[in-house]
Amino acid sequence: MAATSPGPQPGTPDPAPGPAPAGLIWTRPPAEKRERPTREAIVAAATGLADTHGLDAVSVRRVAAALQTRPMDLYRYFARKDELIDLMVDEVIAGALLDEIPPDWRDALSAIAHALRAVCLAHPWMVTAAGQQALIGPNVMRHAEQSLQATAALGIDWTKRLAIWRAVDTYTMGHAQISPGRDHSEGNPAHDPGWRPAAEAYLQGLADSGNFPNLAAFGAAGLLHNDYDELTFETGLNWLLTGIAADTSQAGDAAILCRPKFPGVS
Amino acid sequence: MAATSPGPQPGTPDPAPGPAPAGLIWTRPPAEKRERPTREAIVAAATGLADTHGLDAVSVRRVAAALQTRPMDLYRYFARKDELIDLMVDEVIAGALLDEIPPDWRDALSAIAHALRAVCLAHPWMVTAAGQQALIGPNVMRHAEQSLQATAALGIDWTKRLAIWRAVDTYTMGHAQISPGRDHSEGNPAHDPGWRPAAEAYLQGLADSGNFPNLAAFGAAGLLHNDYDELTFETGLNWLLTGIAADTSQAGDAAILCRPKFPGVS
DNA sequence: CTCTATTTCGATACACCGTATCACGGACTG
DNA sequence: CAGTCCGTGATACGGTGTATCGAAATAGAG
Repeated sequence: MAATSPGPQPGTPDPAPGPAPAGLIWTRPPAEKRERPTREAIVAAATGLADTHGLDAVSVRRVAAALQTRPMDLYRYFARKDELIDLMVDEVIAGALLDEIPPDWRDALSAIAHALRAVCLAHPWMVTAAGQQALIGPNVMRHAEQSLQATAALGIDWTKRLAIWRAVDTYTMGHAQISPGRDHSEGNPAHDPGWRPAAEAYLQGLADSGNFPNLAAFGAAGLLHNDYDELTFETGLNWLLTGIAADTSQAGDAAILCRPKFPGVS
Repeated sequence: MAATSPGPQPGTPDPAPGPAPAGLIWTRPPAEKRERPTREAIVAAATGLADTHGLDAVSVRRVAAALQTRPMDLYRYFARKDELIDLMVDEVIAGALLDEIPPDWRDALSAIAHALRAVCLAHPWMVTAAGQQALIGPNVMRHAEQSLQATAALGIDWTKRLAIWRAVDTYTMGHAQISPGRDHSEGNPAHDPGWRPAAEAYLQGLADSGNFPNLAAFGAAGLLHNDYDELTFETGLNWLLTGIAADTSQAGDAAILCRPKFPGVS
């Protein structure tokens, strides 16, 4: 994905400012001491690049160009590019933090999940980037803290509270990332616009083959419409929360719904 | 991630066989018509590379070298590298197909989820790769078909059956990918072995700061132990299935557990 | 203040990436 | 048999992350 991927100024070879700053020496301010970019500015520039042109467009050279600096200057703020990505993820996940946590655990988890989903949809590169390194940045941990806080009053053991946090988070992020109808062009300029019709025809062909009766009955091509995305997310989240409720409420009224089949589940 | 990332033979510059096949002409078989690699062989070689050295190690040049071919030869089988990745994902997901689907829907979904999880753990690059393009390969569709088949006898509407498939799939893949304790070194040779202690100390520092009471109470550093992974996966999956059960069984006995709050959920 | 030691800085270099391009050679067609 | 097409092999191009290295600047010691 290195070469063909976007690239703001495709023609210029290595757009580093270089030793010729343009303009006569006389008209230029004397020292012009280049002020260093802040870490926030770097992360913001990289995030903007990723949002508009996709994660592949985030290259050290391009971020530097966006900040009018030279590539190697950025390495004062991180040792490897991966660390930049880590900073981006942590920064962006701050947008999923709640100002205050609803008292009811179910309201709280739902609000957290929706906030996280909004971030994932606004920054489609986020989940991909998050899967590449361990998610332990401060904002990520604040987010985890809020998820744990949501179940603090429930009087259940740590394993369950941990599992609740993990379940809501991973379901939400997984759902945002893995979606048949999702637009994968995301800033990729070379994305074939005729892809969708071709994919629909292909799926229709599968359906017509007779080997996919359920898919065919539903209408295979319909998978590509992302109208279902919001609906299935809400539905699935509600199932998850309902299952949690059944497990955390006093046994008895919900006993028939609990069918432990695997070790470690009460 | 281009340069420093692994690379089997780091020293050799562009290891393409080149026009000098080694050995005297007299001792070489005359034409030596190079037989073309099959598509399966290419996908297998690329998958092997990804499994052992990470997804970044899958480069056209390296796959070609593994097959004793030249890079451009591979473009007879795909137009862009992305398509190779698509083939890899579809191939690998075939390993999550069930030989036969258990009659009970819950058993079936559980078996599907576990099979999918096994694949995700065996090929850690899979979820990342899957999130990059639309998942509509034939084996992916077979997998979807099985998930839909699992709920065929339930007598529920299409929206719910679709949502069930999506929920189980996305939860499973999300959980496999997003995991604090997961080893992210995955073939990355330059991975700092001292990372884990450093991360533990860092998390301990956060806990000691007093801003993370829940994390601190649990023992923040414990997050990095992946002992919880298997347990939280099972627990969460069971919650999800329990929630589905509550929604698909006749209302009445489970009514108190259902608290519809969002549109589209019965 | 001067001289040295050490850090900082600017720039280039290196190995590798995906893939466009293009000359050539052989096969097929009129 | 001439001409045209097309598969093929090799190179070229613009890009990537980051190591390296000479020069400049800064700090510290006498």
